[in-house]
Amino acid sequence: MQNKLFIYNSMTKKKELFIPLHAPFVGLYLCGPTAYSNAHLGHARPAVTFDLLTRYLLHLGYKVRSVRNITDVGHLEDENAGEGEDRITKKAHQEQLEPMEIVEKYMNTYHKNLEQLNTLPPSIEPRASGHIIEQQELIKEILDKGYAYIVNGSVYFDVLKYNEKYKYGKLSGRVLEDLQSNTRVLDGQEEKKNPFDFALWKKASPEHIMKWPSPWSIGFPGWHLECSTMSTKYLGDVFDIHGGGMDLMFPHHECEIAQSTAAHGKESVRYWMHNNMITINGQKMARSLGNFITLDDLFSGKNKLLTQAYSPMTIRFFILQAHYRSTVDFSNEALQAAEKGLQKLTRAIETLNRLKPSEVSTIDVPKLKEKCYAALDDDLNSPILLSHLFDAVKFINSVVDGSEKINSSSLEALKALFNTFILDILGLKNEAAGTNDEKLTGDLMKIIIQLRQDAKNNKDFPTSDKIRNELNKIGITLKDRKDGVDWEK
RNA sequence: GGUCGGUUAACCGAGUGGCUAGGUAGCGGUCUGCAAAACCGUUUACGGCGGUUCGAAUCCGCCACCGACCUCCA
Repeated sequence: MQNKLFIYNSMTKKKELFIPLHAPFVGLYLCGPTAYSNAHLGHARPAVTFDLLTRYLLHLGYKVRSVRNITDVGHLEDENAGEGEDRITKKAHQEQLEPMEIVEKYMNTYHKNLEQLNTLPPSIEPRASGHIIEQQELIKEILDKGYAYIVNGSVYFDVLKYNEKYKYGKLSGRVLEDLQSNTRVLDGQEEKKNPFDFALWKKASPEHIMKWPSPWSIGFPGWHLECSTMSTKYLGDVFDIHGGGMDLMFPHHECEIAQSTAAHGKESVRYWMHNNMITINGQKMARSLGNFITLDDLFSGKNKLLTQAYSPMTIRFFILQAHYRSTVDFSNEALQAAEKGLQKLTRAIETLNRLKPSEVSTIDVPKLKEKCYAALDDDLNSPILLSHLFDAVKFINSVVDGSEKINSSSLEALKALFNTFILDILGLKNEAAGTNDEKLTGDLMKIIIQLRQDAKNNKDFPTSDKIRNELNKIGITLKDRKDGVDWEK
């Protein structure tokens, strides 16, 4: 398998040639959501980013096993040990539901939204609550190796001890001494040897709902443990790619590294990939900041921040228009521009399928193809890929206008290229296509268009205009092209 | 305060030591009975100040502003 895919490794801060450990297999682990409220635009970013990665790897011929967790154990609201009510439990109280009902409810909408965004489902989607035993096994291993200690039924990771042999903070560029002086002092930390130590197992207070028996206490696993456990369980002690949002680098991924390294004596992840944030008014969109727009709202337009609804593919295109390591700022203007741009692209696909070949060709499809691959190989540069595709759009439209020509072999090659890059890899599907009524509508439209043509031929413009205007009223636009009349809803 | 990143035209957003990114919007034109679409042409750029260089928006330094992380977060 010849591959020139370079990906930016957050660990080394360099673009590196991607070489899987056991080609043609690729192991990919992604940090999924905590299921306690509706998915928002921010969640769409990693979903689309790593869907692009998965699709491209599949296209290159790799067999990808992707694992994305669902956090359903509930993390503490804060470190205030006494009254720690986790987010899922809190929501469960608010909505008067069982914690697992909350998880189920929001997991379902998450899945629905991601399907709308045309992302491929992960190969395995493990839940933290289903891996309590494995998490406890990992804690035991870490305890055996001497990198954790037990206090009052809770188990904490000994960061200082770990740092003696391995380096803590590698990924996020943090130095332990700085952490020592800068870690915020919180209540309920007196159990820990050091404030930067983190919990592997937490003893539950009596009112805590989500808890499990363990050798140390009735309690629940620590925040970072599930990813260490489930990634290595399904992908092996060492696996290829770990992805997630940049905001997870510290402490989540840092702690994951510490846990896995402490237990296995080596690092588990070969390539770390982090997507940047979606901002709104220049600030990160986050549940905790309350400045988020849910995906359901975006798709329906029902949100005071929105001037209109945006289709899932518009959102997908919007995300793909920026490189995944840049922040992307939300605005209605930007989304409207994305909508128009996507429309231009989809129209060109339809035009392409209608194109009549000539003897000569003024396009170099192999060269275009090469450029498209080069863009993706350069750390998944989707905006550059799109710019190349838009060059092709311009060419396609010019063929219709007669200023460019394409022969049949180039035409087939171009169709294949569009199919590969737009549908298969970028995952931009035609949202209008596919319903059963489509054909009937198409046939009816042909008749109507012919009637209008007859009127025009008779110079009966009032009638032809009437047809066009009435169609306009029900949302159908007619477009008189050189090669015939086209219409769209 | 510490660590890291950003500042590109009306908006979004790439890239780069010398070569028009792209999308959206605007303007002018072609086509059309008219319109829409399409096509062609075109207007606003690289935060500020220095330095390196034949040449810098791109490399270096300083400054300003913005953001992320340091607490759960995609």
